[in-house]
Amino acid sequence: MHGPADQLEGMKDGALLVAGQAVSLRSLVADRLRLAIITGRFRPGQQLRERELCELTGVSRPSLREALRVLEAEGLISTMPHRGPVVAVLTPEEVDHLYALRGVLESFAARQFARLRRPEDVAALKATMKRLEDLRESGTPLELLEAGSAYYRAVASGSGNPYLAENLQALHNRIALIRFISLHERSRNRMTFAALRNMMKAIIAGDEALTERLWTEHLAAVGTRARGIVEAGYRLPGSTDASALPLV
Amino acid sequence: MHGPADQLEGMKDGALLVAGQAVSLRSLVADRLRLAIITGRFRPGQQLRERELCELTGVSRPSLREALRVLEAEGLISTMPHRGPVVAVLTPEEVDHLYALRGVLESFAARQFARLRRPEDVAALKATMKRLEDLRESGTPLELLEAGSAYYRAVASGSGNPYLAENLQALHNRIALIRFISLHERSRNRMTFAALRNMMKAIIAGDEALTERLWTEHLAAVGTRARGIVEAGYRLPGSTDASALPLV
DNA sequence: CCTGTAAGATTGTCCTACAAACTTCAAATA
DNA sequence: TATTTGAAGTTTGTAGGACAATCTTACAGG
Repeated sequence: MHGPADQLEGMKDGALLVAGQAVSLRSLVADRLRLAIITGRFRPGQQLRERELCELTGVSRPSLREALRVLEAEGLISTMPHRGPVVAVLTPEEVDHLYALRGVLESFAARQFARLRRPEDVAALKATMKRLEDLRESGTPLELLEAGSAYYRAVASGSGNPYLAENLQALHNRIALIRFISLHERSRNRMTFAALRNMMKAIIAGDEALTERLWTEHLAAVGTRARGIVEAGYRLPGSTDASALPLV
Repeated sequence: MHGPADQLEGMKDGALLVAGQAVSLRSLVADRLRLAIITGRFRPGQQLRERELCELTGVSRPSLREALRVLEAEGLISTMPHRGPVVAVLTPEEVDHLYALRGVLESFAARQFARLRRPEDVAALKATMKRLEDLRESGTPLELLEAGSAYYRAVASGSGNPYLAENLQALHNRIALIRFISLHERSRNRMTFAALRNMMKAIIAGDEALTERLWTEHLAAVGTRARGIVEAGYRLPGSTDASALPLV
């Protein structure tokens, strides 16, 4: 598939950079820990001991601590002096604020997308929607989470504003676990699917006003759900057991 | 001013916390370096060598590196593997994107402020405006920068959304140097003063639509100016010398 | 003048160490 | 018995040294 000809093909403009960034160990560690938090492997409120994290990740304490500072800056963990890192816990009010912020940023991104409508972005968005449709019946919550994130990433990317996309990515990381829990309620997912499809259509149609309206409605809906999940202590709606969350 | 009686006064509810967070060294270092970047003591594009920073700050390399990771997450420095930290350089396009993002966030904050109008927030905003008026004639650019930042902080705070305020603070840090340079053009400051006053009045009047309009206009103006400054290589408009920026 | 190599410098990572602060648990006291 | 005290152990915050990998610079050679 990727012969020398293809490689030459990719050499049009000055794109000769050799992979650019050989990843540093600390960034790998940050990625791993971030994923563990996002997917609920580390629960909100859980104490994280540096020693254990070193053993889990196989890196030294200095490298680990640098990774922790990154996660701290991203708001995924909070650190009290001499008490170590704790996985961030959101109050219902904080969820409201995060979703209000998400609403502003994401609806703006969608509007910009509807204005620009660059073909490659449109195609990418359609691809994420197709992936969602494919998972509709038999997708696991984790697969749905990832597919949904890809959809929102495509929207953010379509805005053409990298800082906006970056900001939204960080915001989504902070609420990923809530979304993950929410996705276990399969009955409600159908409504969300319809909303995502309509929002995509509005973008592709270039209808900024409709995009704005649909997005605001959608976020109001998922925001309410999110608050409920946090109010219930990050538990699945039906479950009474505090530790019933399937760890990934 | 602060006798034992005052101290007892502060002991009403459970407020006996002893300063809450004894600041860690790394956060102090991060604060110092952040200030150095914001005020142009470290210029955009400048290479920062860890050894030098250790000597400048008087801390060990691990602590310094943890601080660097924070600044990296904030976008104030960028790090290429084995090449060390570099003070972030913005291209004109990046400035456009940052100001677009600022426009969305800040006008939303101002609108929320106009909706809530909590008395203490209104008072705080008025105070920052008064400070600006006082500095109008004889304030140094650095004083004006700080006073202006306080104004914008007051607006962000008045939104009632801490995450929004946090986000805006980080964004302002990334453009602080540009604003600082811009403030050396005293002739244009008068226009900005009038705009800030009108925006404040719109907020206090609770006029969300007017607030939105004024804010968008203001940001379009300062955004254009910001782009020009970056296009000129972070130089003062009149100056031909690349290093003419007064370091703080 | 260009090329290739070697020396020096800087970063990335790890290890060890130790003081400061927190947590736990048992002993002492009311 | 319940509460307080205190001492041990644990964990974090910070420092210093060490070494490999990589980058930069200077120099020798064509």
